[in-house]
Amino acid sequence: MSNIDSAPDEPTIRRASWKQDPEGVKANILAVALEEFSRNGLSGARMNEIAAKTQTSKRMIYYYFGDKDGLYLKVLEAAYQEVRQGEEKLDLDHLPPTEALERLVEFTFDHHRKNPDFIRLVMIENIHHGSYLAHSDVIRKMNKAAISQIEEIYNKGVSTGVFRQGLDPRRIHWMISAMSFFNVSNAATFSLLFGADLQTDEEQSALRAEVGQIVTKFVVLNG
Amino acid sequence: MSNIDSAPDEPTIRRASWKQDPEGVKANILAVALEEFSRNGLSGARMNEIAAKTQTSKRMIYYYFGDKDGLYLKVLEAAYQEVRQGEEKLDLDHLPPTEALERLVEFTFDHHRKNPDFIRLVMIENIHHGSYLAHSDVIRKMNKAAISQIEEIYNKGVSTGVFRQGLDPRRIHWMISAMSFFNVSNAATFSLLFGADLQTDEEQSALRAEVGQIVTKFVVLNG
DNA sequence: TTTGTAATGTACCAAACGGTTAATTAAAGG
DNA sequence: CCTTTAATTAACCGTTTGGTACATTACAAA
Repeated sequence: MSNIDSAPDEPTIRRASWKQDPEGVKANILAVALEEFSRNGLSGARMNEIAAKTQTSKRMIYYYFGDKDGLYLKVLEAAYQEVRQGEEKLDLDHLPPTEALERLVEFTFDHHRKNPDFIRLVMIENIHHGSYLAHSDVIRKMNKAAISQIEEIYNKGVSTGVFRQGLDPRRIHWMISAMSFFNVSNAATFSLLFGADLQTDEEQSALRAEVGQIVTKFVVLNG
Repeated sequence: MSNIDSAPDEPTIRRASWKQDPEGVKANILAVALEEFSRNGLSGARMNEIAAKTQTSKRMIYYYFGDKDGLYLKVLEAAYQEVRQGEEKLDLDHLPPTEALERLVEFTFDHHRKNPDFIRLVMIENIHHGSYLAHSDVIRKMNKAAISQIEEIYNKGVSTGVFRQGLDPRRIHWMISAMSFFNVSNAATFSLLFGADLQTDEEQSALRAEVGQIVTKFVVLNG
């Protein structure tokens, strides 16, 4: 009854054959979804569009991720995981505290710049009051370790006598994050309002150095 | 034909009478729309929902603002206008540069906290790559003056010999904005990951003072 | 080979959504 | 008082959108 638009002499459309590859399909969906959510926001992203850009079908998205929210949550988790993994590569234990701090700042600054999709996801998540992050034990556990990095550097610096006492490592992390994050998250509006030249490579290098100075001057004694 | 659900003895529904109040209606729509866009994002906000929370009807929104994008743009412009007006109240000319700078930082920090809806709009705008802000001459003109404020303070400080030479006022503005903005924009995720106590009044006061210190130490000679 | 189950493709749907049509009323100008 | 226009109401519409039903295929275990 519903087969009115196909030629009658073509009895059944030949189905394309396929291989089973659950992990590949899932990874492919996540990669596409990350880009779409990052570009358009949670409500702005379209399941049809995501499916179209995938090598599989919409049915598969719902098969593996349940619904749109489920997909978004998994995208968020995967993004956090990848970014935090990138951070772990940094080894600063062998450096003197002042240098370690400066390196950490510069790395963080660059790392944020290199992961705009992640930054945008975090922005989106904040617009939603972090309600998805709140339901993800995975992510919360990952970040507990993020503070320890700067904590070690700071404690070392204090005991060596080169850092000021009485600072909260979380606040130092906050400072570094604030400037590194803002630099990416608000690039569009800030450039529009105060000049696009702030995004050139030279200006960004200068900015990075300046952020290093700011943090150093704040933490180091007689900085 | 379609009048099957209403009682037959009630011939015509009595139209509610109304007064004409174009400005009031427009203002009412803008206020509701600001909240809805701010809470749900551009795609996330629903025209029906906005209309429902208004004292008028959906038709009026389209009558005055054309379409959803038009409404969003006007909301954005109105929000910028109100926030920038609040900033103009600040008069720092009579203060010595160091004190003026510290006051500016503290004001900016507080001002951002007091306008979370505006902050969220700017976040949303950045997710859309500032494409609406780019089309608004009104907003761009408003912000040209924002830099002059810190420029005056800085120049005064340099000529008095208390500030370092060779700094870019835009970058100082950038620093202050970054920390003040991040403090509000990323409050949700940052609190979730590193402790909700950062949002208490005491911690926020301490943070504000610390931001003041950071900026001061950076700008002031021998800071 | 058979059979059960996980994985995939196709076609489809009900609801939500942005937007519109058309009639009606308030108020200002002559 | 009459006419005109701006403001407002109520009902409606076509499309988009998230989500499904159902048939089909790959693959592994028995």
